[in-house]
Amino acid sequence: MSEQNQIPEVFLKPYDPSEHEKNIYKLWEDSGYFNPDNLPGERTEAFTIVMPPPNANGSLHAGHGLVFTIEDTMMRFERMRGKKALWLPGADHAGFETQVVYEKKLQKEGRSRFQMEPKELYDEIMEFTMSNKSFMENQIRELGASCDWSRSLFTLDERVIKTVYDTFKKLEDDELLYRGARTVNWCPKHQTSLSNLETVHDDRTSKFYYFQYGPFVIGTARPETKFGDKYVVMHPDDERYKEYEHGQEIELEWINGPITATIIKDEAGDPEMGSGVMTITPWHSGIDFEIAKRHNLDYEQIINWRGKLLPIADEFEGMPITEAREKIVQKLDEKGLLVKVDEKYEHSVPCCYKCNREIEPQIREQWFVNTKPLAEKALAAVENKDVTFVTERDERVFKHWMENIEDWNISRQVVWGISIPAKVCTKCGHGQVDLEDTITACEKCDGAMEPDPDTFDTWFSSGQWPLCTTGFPDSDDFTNYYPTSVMETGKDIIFFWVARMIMLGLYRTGEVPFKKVYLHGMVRDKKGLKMSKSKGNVTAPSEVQERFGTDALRMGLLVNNAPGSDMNLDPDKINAYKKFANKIWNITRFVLDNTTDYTPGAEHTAEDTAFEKEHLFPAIAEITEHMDKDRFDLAAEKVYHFVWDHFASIVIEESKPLLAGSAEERASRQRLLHDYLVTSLKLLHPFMPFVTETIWQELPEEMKDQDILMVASWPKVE
RNA sequence: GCGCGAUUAGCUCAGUUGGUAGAGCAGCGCAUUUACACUGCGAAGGUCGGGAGUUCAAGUCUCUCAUCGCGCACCA
Repeated sequence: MSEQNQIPEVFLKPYDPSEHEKNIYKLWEDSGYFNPDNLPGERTEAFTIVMPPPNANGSLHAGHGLVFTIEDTMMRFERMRGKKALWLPGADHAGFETQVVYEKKLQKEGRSRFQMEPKELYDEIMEFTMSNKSFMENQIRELGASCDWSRSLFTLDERVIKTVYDTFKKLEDDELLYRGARTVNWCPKHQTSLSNLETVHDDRTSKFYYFQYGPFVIGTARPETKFGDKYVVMHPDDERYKEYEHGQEIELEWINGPITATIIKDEAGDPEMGSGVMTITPWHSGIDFEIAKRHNLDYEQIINWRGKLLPIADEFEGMPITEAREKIVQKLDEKGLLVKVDEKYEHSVPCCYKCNREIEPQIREQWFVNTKPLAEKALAAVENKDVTFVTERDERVFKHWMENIEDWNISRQVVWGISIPAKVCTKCGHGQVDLEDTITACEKCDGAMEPDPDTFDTWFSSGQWPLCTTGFPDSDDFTNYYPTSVMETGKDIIFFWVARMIMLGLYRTGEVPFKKVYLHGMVRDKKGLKMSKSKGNVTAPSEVQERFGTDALRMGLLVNNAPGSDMNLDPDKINAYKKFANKIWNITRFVLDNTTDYTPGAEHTAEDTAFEKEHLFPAIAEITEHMDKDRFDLAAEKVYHFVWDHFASIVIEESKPLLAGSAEERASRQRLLHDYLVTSLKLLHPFMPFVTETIWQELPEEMKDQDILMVASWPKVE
């Protein structure tokens, strides 16, 4: 018989998360167990997650809460199962995103980036980012994230830049990179080009104008671009225009006087569309540019980088496009060239995803990655199941995009980012990668080579993140942990990030960067609306944690949230899990209170042996199975019901008379209660790490297989 | 235009290979020195969007219609 113990005093009042969470995190961090090198026992199999590095430009939102909760749950589960569990944290400088945030800040202070030296701007943003970074890292700690801070990486660290530069050079060597004048998505506000993914399409109803253009009628929604239109295009088989020959010149009256136009016969002309005749503006339309290239036509810029008309527009020079549009139409009308106006032309307009201003297609010399060869390998890897998606839906979406991929513009006219290590000819525009800074003369003409002032698209470097965090090409971590186990991130960045990581990971190493992709949906408010600052329905994780505790938030984010589907965050639901944390607390109080005289290793009665076999073991098996299938929502729900409806409502209630029974019955029940408590804490730990660890620290030594629950062994079915 | 989803209790959603519906919250009725009121017990609530088909059997598989949402790419 052990001596009579008092139960720890802490259990005499309700569980108060704020009293324990900080200390518990410190206990974990100080233990060194976040680093797999320090984990107890023999561990051979690795389990690795590369954390999606949060943008170091603000505080954490509910979506972050979900990311860190799901990933931490995976990590804790696999760590308890005896794997070499490594979670690699980081922070993202988030190029354009952060610059936009910082520009807003400048604006509030009455400043502008266009009045600053690039270096000055860069340094200021660096300072801003660094202070956000440490603030954010603390928030990640508060969520309980068991990541290895000793391996933390920032996306502007030297190691990252080295990898990115090497990839850039390798792409050039393999002829997968080119610098070319192409149509780019230009944001006149932010003064940078954007990838297709960085534009949003806005459905609009606009006016559509028909003009007399010599013998033809042409239609356009954008009269302000028409100054340079001196080619008129129609389908070669269009019977209506068979009298006109390709290359034939015609004289006609146009906006600012008579011009000579040239007939171009091209398959791009759609006979079904309007009159079947169009004029083209190669500088400000991707399609027109393609036509112009095919026929080697001239092209000229009409609208400047700020969205204003150039001298070619004569009297309209300097006008912003919206103003110019009306005036040009008026002038053409006065000249009798306006045929008709369709007031209800429905189309969608590409806009900047940050400021929603209309994108102005422009021709600009940029670096492009020839993506098709990379995409083919990525598709093959998915086909071979080298990388799998948790939901089939994601796999279909991924394939569809990959099969229709276009070349990737990786140049950005943004200060905050990794500068492009290349030289550009001031005379002919030829570009060449120059890692050593040795190129001075152009190999095509003999013009001078100047450094490219642009920076990389953030996603170009982010796409290499699994390589950088594991220390590619020659570190132990790379050998031990690449390919990583799971990439868990939001489904909104499947193309931006996941696709690029797979392509670039395969490209550099020949192996996929991760074996499995788990994509979660968006976190919405309780009514299912997207959270946004302007709607005022944003729920910050920290507020919820303060009210209900971190464990309750985590459960609220996990339960009822199937992989890939959006979820609504409802405070009432989180409150239910706050109550649950207290339930576990009181279960512990009951068990400890009734086992102060317990002798470890007491014999089970036949009834209790059978009872565990019938109830405890199947629960363990079921929960483990859900975890294996990445159904954390089902696992969390099951463990909730197991603890509340079975352990508390049945086991404890039935134990009351048995504890008052014979010595054998009492001892057997005490052992059963210990088994149940220890098992429940372990099963709950991946989901609710704080309350379970807090309790664990108060348990008598003989109940534990490890001092710290985080590294205790996952329950097995005996 | 191309593609992908969704439609189940008042609300938010689960429902694994087909076997006559589940959870949380809300709501209703009871209980009150109980390990725990951050509680317990009880009851109520659904022809699983409409229609057709396959099957002994369909929320689940097939087709079709309707409504909603999302993604991608676009013109003149």
